[in-house]
Formats: sequence, structure tokens, C-alpha cells
Amino acid sequence: MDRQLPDLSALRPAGSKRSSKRDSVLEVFLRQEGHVSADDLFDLVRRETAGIGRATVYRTLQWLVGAGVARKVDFGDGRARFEPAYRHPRHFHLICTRCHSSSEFLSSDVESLLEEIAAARQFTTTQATVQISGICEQCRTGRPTPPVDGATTEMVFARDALRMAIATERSGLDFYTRAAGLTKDPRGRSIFQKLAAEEGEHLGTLETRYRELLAGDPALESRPTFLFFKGAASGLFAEGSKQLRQGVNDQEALLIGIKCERGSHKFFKKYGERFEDSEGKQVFLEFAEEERVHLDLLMREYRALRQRQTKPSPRGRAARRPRTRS
Amino acid sequence: MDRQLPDLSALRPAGSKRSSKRDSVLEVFLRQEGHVSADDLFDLVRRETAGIGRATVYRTLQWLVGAGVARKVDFGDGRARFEPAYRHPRHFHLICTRCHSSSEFLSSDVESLLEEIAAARQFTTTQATVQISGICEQCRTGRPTPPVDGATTEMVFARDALRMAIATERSGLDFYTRAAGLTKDPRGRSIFQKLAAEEGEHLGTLETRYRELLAGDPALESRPTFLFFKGAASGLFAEGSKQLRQGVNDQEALLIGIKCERGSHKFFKKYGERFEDSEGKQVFLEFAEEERVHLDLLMREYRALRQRQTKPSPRGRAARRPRTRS
DNA sequence: CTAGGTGCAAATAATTTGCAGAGGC
DNA sequence: GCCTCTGCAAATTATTTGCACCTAG
Repeated sequence: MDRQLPDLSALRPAGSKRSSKRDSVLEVFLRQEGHVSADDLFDLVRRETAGIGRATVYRTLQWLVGAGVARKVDFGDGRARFEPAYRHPRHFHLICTRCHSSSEFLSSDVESLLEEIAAARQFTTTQATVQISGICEQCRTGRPTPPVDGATTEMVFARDALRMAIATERSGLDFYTRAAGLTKDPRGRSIFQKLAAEEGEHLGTLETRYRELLAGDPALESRPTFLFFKGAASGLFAEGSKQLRQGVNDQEALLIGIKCERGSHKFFKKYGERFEDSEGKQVFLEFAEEERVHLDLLMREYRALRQRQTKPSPRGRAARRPRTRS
Repeated sequence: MDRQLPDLSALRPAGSKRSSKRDSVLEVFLRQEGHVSADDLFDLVRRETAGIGRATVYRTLQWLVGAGVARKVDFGDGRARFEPAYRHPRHFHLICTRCHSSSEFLSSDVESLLEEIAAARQFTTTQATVQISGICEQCRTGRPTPPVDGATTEMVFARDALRMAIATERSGLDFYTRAAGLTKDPRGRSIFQKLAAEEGEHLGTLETRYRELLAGDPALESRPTFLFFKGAASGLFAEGSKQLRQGVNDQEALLIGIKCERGSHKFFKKYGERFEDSEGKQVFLEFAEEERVHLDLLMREYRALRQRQTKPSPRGRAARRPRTRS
């Protein structure tokens, strides 16, 4: 609950003055957890600061949206809702048409697909909206669901980022193990075995971190999924999976590994970068970095291998200096 | 352009009367291709039928939405748009914020993911909205894009349904061919070879149909993709792909085939069923049916195999009548 | 002192509603 | 003739604007 407020002076548009009214609107707004309509916020502000006009609230919200502090969401009921953007990843909504509550989710797969679709249509995306309307569990069963505050959202996001990293790692471990089992060539097999060992080690690290995160809040694990993922976890190795044959030699094994690690690194880097500063973002970027280290190792190994291959068979210019590329 | 109108008498809510005014609103509405706002429609109707009130248009649209003839879409600019639902598959939108045009797309993958997400949250979906906002190609490059009318949409949908079926078939052919190459057991291999041959044959049929469709309109092939798919085409065989090993015998091969064909059948049947009557829907349902035929064949073969396996080793009750299950 | 911020009230803009009259069954 | 539909105008709702006044820099 003790979230740091963003640096407001930096966010303030050029040539604007500070104002106690605006500050109090902002203060009340940032205290809100869910979505507020402009009018809701007006009432809330009025309750503690008398003499504030409705127009000020509207104007402040416009300013906040422009500054990226607030996000405007449209649930289609004719009134705009606003939510604090700070430390909230950009997300999608499930909207209950009966109780008008809304819960949030994220799906890296949906995001990737939408990106691809926009690219295919030569469309420059500025924003993607995904909303699922229907009846929520609470309304259907009558069972109440505990509300989530901002700090919880943050932790759930971190939890899911870790889960995604772990699933990817596991998928990698699985892939390399399978690859090692299938590969007849001893050098190719040994490459895959080494990769599997590395993935296994990193998997352990991630799992420890996951347990540590859960230790902070025992209820965390049972909270509903916020970030859905499939493609990243399993899809990143699907391409490599298709290239597996018995006759994979060390060079091919390295190339397969390079392709997988590069895909994984790129994906997590790009994905992590979309978020505001948060634990979850950290998880993604660190994971991406880890994959980059693997990738570098593989690349070095691949280059060394090519070198070794070229030397014993000096077919062309045998005088070429070793260790120099192109 | 010669689209059949839906049976309006059937759609009319109980206890409602026919009315020339309403009919003329409806008639003008159904003639529209893109999205109209209530006010746009009001103007359009006024132009040819004098003395129609704005309220009537609003009321008629409400009624049409309730009857499923129209769909209401919210582009977030404060005014609702309406589009004819008839012979238009439920779709998603790309909205250009500069020229306020909108184009449509569909993604079986996004749809599946959203379904899964809703299910994970125990949420009963009534509607899913996906909107990508940004700048369209036309606005960025100045190059005009030819508009698409309803008949074209219908054909593009059919085209993409066929493409999806073809891609799936190709993916199946690829998978079974790979499986046959990898399988050492001669009986297992022969199963996969037979499956590959069947997929190849069906692929030919689909491709012929695709060519026939294109023959009707040479420009059809170059139109932008409407239906995006990945998972169905490649994902359906991913599971089976993982189970491939050298030592797959005939029984296991059959089981893998059964799993793949069943997944494919189910997916296409369910997906086809979501659409209004159209050529595209036909393609999906026929494809599903074809997969079901394959599935049945495999199942019969599997049962026969089990039978054969049980007979030569009469471990328990050897007196059991053959050809009787359970 | 002055540019911007503010409250209030009035303006807008999309849509709905009340009501008296018209029209289908 | 009854019951629903219709047009018009007035009402409602969410949001913006005009304007005289206020306040921070």
C-alpha cells in the first residue's frame, strides 16, 4: 500500500502552474484502486475538499491522461472510466454486465497476435483494447471474491512474470533434454546436454525466487491469474523442435540452440520493456539478460567450432589469421 | 450484392406490429456496408422517406440489436455505431484515429485465447471486443485502398476459411510425413503413411476449391487478410509432434493420429458453428466433417488392432466372442 | 503583474422519454 | 377498437466551454 507516487513535477506539461485544487484531485485519484468515472471522482474529491467544480475534475483528468498518469477506459456504458497508470501494467478487462465490476488480465499471446495482425495490415498501433463482457463468477455463484489493491496487483504481476519465466525455462530444459536424447552425434549431444544443464540451473534460481516471493504473502499463490501466457513458454522452442533429427551434429545443435535462445532473449526483452517500473518488469528484463548470456556463450562456441573446422581443411586461403571474422 | 435479407417476421419480437416506417429504416440500414451511427442513419432515411423522427431510428436500432439483425459497436468517440450482422461474421476492428475509418479482422487464435482466459476466471462470456486503434495505411501513405462491400467480405471470409483449412491440412500432411520418416516400426510407419496420403488427397481437393473460388474474382487473392490463424493450422499437431519417437508402434501411431484428428475435428466444428450462414461457415463445417471421417476410420482401425492383439494371447477368458466391445 | 487555473452556469451532443395522435390487426 | 408505433419536443446524461475571478510565480 505504500506505493511511491510518480514524480509529478516532471509530468506536468510545460508552462503549467501548480495548484492546490488540482493536487487534491490528483491525490484522491491516485488513492483509488479500481476505475473511477469523472463524476465518481468529483464526488470523492468534494467529500474532503469543498468548493471544487466538476469542470476542474474533468480538466485534471484530461491533463492526467495526457501526462500518462491516468488511463481512460471505455466500458461502453456511455461514461468514461479512469485508472491510475502508475505501477499498473497496461492491461485488458473482463467486465461483468450484471454488477458492473471489472477485473484485469494480460495475455502476452493476445498482445503478440494483435501486433502481428496490425503489422500485416500496415497499421501503426497506438493502443489496443480487449474487453470480455459477461457475467462474473461472483454474480453467478454469489460467492464473494476478495478485492485486490494496488500492492497486490503488483505482486501478482511479479508472480506471473516469474511463472512465465519458469515455464519458459522448463520448456527449454525439456526441449534440450529431448534433443540430447535424440541426438546420436556425441558432440551434438554434449552441446544439448550442456544447454539442458544450464537451463536446469537457472530454473532452480527462478524457483527459489518464486518461493521467496510467495513467502511474503501465503495467499498470493491462490490469487487468480493475471498474466496469461502460452506462446512464450512453449512456442519459443517449437521451431527448434521441428529441426530435431537423429543426425544433428554439434554445429547444427549450436545453431538450434542459438535460434531458441535468441528468440527467447528478444521476446522477453521486448515484452519487459512495455511495462512501467515494477517487479514484474524486472523479472522479464533479468530473464532476457540471462538468455542473452546463454546466447553469447553459444555464439562464441559456434565461432570457435567454425574456426576449428576451417583450419584442418585449408581449402582456400590457409594463411587467413585465426580469431578474425570476415 | 444480391444478398438475401433475413427473415424479418421471425426476428420480430413477440407482440410487435409491422410498420412501414420501421421497415424503411431497416431497409436503408441493411443497404449500408460499413458502420453507421444512429444519426447518420437518420439522415440517410430522411433523404428518401420524409417525416421520420430521430427517435424512431433510435428505437428501430435498439430493436434490431435485440433481434440480432444489427450489432452495436463502440469506437470510444461517444457515439455508437451499428452494423448489419447478417452474413457478417462477428469480428474485431482496426480503427484509424486519423480518418475514423475502420476495417475488420478475425483471429481464431485471439478468440481461443480469450475463451481460455474467461474460463480460467470462471467468467461467462457474452461478448468479446477487440479493437486496435492507430493510423491506417491509407492515412500514412496517402495511397487509397479500395473499399470492400458485403459480397466481397463474404468472399474474403470464404477465401480465408479455405486458406485456414489448407494450412491445417498441409500441416497435417507435413506432420504425418515426418512421423512416417521417423517411425522404425513398419506397421506404425504404414499407418502414418496412409494418414499422410489421405491428408495429401484432401489437400488437393481443398486447393482445387480454392482455385475455383479465385477464378470468380481475380482480385480476391490480393485482398488483405481478414481471418488470421496460426494455432489451428500448426498447433493442432504440436501435441502429436512431441510424442514422436523412433519406437512408435502401430498402436501408438494410431493413438497419435486419433488425437490429432479429433482435435482438428472439434476445433473446426466449434469454430464453424459460431458464424452466420455463409460460404466460410460451410468450409469450416465441411472440413470438420472430413476430419471426423478420418477419425472414425482411425478409431475402427484401432479397435480392430486391439482385437487382434487380445486374441493371440488369450490370457483371461479365451471364450469371449470377437467383435464385441466391453 | 500576468498567464494559467478555477467555479459556476450555460452549451453541446448523443440518446431517451412523455405524450398525443396515427395506424395495423 | 385496442394496442403498438410514431413524431415531436422536452428530458437526461456525460462532458465541454465561456467567462469573470483568483492565484502562483
